[in-house]
Amino acid sequence: MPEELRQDEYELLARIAHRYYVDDSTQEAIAREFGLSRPKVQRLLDRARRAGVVDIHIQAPPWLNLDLEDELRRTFRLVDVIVSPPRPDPRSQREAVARSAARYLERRLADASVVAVSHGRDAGEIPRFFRPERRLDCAFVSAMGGSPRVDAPTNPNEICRALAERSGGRAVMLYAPAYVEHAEIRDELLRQEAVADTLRLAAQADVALLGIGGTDDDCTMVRSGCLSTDEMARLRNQGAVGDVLGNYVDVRGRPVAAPHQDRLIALTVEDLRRIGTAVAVVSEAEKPRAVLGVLRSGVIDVLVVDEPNARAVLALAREDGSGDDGGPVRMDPAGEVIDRSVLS
Amino acid sequence: MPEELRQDEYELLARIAHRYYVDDSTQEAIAREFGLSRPKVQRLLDRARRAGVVDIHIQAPPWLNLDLEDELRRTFRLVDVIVSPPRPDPRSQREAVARSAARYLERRLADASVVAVSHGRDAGEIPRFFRPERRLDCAFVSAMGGSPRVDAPTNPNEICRALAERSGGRAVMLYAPAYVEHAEIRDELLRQEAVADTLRLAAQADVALLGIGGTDDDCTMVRSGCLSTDEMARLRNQGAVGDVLGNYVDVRGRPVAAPHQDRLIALTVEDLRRIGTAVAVVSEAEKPRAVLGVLRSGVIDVLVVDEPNARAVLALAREDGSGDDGGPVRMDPAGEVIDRSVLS
DNA sequence: CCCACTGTTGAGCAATTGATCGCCGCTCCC
DNA sequence: GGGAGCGGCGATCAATTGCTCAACAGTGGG
Repeated sequence: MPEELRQDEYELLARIAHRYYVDDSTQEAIAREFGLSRPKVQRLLDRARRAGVVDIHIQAPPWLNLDLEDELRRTFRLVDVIVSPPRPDPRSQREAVARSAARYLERRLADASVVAVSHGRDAGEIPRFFRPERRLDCAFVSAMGGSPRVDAPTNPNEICRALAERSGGRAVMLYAPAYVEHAEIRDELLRQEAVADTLRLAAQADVALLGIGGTDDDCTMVRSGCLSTDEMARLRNQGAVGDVLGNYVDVRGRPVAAPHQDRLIALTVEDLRRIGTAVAVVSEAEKPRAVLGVLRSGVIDVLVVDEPNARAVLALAREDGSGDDGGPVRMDPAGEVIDRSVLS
Repeated sequence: MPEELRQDEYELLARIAHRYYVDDSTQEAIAREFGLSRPKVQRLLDRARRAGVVDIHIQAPPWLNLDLEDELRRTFRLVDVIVSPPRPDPRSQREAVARSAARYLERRLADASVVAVSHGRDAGEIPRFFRPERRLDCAFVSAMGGSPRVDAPTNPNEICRALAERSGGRAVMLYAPAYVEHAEIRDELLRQEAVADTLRLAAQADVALLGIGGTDDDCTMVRSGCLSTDEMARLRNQGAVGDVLGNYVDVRGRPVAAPHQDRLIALTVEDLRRIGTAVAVVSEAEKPRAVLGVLRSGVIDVLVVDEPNARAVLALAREDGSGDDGGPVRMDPAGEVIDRSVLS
């Protein structure tokens, strides 16, 4: 309780709060009854809430982590966070997260939505659980090229196809590899109309469905052959902790220049920032630092994550300075540059 | 809980309620976020409250009886009820009630208020505790004549004087006895300008401060000599249980014709009904039936009462039929005749 | 197969609420 | 004593909320 109350104050607050919250009187009526002005009643009600005289408790299902979600949302200035309950093994954990993400998409998508889709094992699980109540006239667009060296259902094109199939929407494929040998080849590819059209559409998406990659030698970027283990080690030395669509960041959220950047065929960070709702889906247990870095980079709007990771990320964030204050300047959700020094 | 919820419904309600009550999102924002229309969010929030997902608890001081007040207010359709905590002995009980009533008056009275004041031991205690924060330019007007046979501080004139003294207001006395020998004398008195003026002003009061009398042989009406013990016994036989300003009612709230009615110098029930806020102050332990009858008669708007009486009145009311359904027709607080059959 | 009926939906509007602002009275320091 | 600063006050207005209503979908009965 932020302030102490005298006995008669306490009594008045309780009386007014009771009238308002239990009896559903209007502030106006209470004001008349108690001989106060309406704004004064408002202030008293405010005070009653702040002083804990009014105690609003949400009887939440025990498997929900609303407070954890709240803390993440506030710490990283996210629009939405969904924390799914813990599971004993990684496989069912991934499924639980994917189910939550699917539910979120079902709620979030409307006709004419355009969804940019990245690769990743977590994202790859989502279609299995995606079951909109009605047909959705959406477009699912690959935001990245494919790789034959990882499981097919992990490739953006496949994820798009599956999501489109289940919702009655349309899949827009990116017929290009995730990476090529030389920058020249990439530039050539980007000039191809089929490739350019798809990436242009992806860049205009309302929603982006993203995985967060780690920096271990088993991560998707390495397994897909995009980066060698040597290159990955070098990235780690440079401080990289994780990536979104191949864009690596350090633990403070600052971009880390990567050797493969100009060989990659995917949306850029700038493209992502312009997308209204960037949804990151994460379930793997070794990733809290990756998640922390990416969240701090400010590209993510919505996070779907398992409970252990959620707790780990917050613990890390508390350890080394609050939430997202990585750089001196970042983008706010609306996309303007804001000076951190003026923020709360 | 009036209805059962499926698991996912429960989850949605909890999520939305949390967003609304804990995060202070607007319904609009929640609707956008969850892909619902705003009215739908409103209905879901409603449901969350009704289903007990949202639990608003007022941390009331333990000495307040807000729920008891509520029940009285609802049962007897009162505008306001103040229940003061129980005391071991009648004397301090009366003081506690008087203190509550004084607090109420302090809140309720404004400059230019006109207060009609009745007699009674309970009302007589009020001035001692009446201490408005600032000078009040009110008029306190006797609503009844006086009697030398009861303690001076129990007479309306004295109560008025004391209240006026303590608030800086003005006392308007009724220079007449509470009762006379014959109706003719009363009528003659009522024609006297001094008497008529005072009663006319009292009839125009905003607030009436009333005691509730019982029907035992020790009640104020008998002690003041207005009624003989024989007459009182006859009244009891007729079913009378209590009075306000000498107007007796039975336990169902119906008026009981009394022998002294036309010898009495006081406001009539009709006058009382026209007064916006009729406040009854009761503390004596033997009076629950009197209070019940008077409340059911519908003249009272505000009740100030001790906790034991409050409980006793409610218990009695529950025993012999609900609250105030005494007669087929009664006045509502606004003063119009309303058909009880159309009420809730 | 059609139609009445019931329950649900969101548009639109009126009431309620939250927030800003200038004002007033108080205190405290000069 | 006088003035600056502060906190609380209520008028006022914009935002939010509650509510009504017409339209609609689903359902069961004719």
